[in-house]
Amino acid sequence: MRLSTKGRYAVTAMLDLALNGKNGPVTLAEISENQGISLSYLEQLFAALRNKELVRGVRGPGGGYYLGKSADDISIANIICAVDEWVEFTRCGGRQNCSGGARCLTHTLWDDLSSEIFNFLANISLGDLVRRNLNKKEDEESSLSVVANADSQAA
Amino acid sequence: MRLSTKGRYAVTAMLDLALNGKNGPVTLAEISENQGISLSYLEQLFAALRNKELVRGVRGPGGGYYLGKSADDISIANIICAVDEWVEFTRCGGRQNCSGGARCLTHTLWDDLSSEIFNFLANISLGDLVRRNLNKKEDEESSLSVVANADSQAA
DNA sequence: TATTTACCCAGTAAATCACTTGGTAATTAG
DNA sequence: CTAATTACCAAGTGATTTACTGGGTAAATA
Repeated sequence: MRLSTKGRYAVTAMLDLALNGKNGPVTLAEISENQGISLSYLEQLFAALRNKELVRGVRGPGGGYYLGKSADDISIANIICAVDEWVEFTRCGGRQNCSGGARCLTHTLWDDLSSEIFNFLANISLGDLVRRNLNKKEDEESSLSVVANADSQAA
Repeated sequence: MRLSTKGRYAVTAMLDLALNGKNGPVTLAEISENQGISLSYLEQLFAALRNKELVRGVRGPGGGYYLGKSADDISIANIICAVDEWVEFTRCGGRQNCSGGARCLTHTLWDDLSSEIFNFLANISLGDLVRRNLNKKEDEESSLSVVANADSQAA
């Protein structure tokens, strides 16, 4: 698993798309404006996302991008793997020169940990994040006029 | 959170240290040999780990590295943060130009997800991984002479 | 004293990041 | 039909990171 800033850009952009794409497609120009990501870099990211059919583009005026499938069917792991190209870390592949002996022990341990992290991210969907955001909004609305705690998030 | 190959090298090396350091220090040369990581690169990584007091070096013949504290007190997040330098992703910091409006929504969403991933890795210790490995060894010993399933992990 | 280790620093080819520039193709509005 | 708007595509680029080589010095042991 690889989780770099590139993957973060992709996740952030997809979140933007999920939140703003309820009624009609969202242009890359909008996402670029919203998230402060350069248009061409977004194009690169969305080319990868399109290849994995996580988004669907519509050309012409009024065009833009839709999610390729339901937000509940797109996991964070899906997004990151689309743009970040899963790299196999251990060169031994499990059964090469270092298999059997104590040599490869940490390799398999890392592989276990790695797939655990992957499963963790695979179990969080875009839909989850959107719903989480809606809940937060409800919380804020039900406890309005409480603006003083803007500083209490530094911890 | 940033999870690159560099962090993986560090985690793998620390795992090696935790497994082989039961009786006496482990030299970087051994870890280099075991894990196929160049000696000088290990030195760089261990300089960072030493700064965070995750390892303790002993010079001279018979020297090497000890864990800086109990394996149970070293989390995977500790290790990765030591070598990979936590980078704040959202430039807005939560209350800059894009605060309030819908603009920063995905930023805070990402921050939530990010800290969730961090907590996940913070709750896995080196000790956990070592014990996981011991359990696996016991399993293998209790079900010996079953070697045929070496291919069944391709999926 | 010689060896072994950690420790330190400068440099480097290759890759990656995030971006710019300059297009072409499809679709819609006028 | 024309012009505008969007996705789509490709080449290049400075800055940074990666993983490494090579050159040391400092401390500890045999």
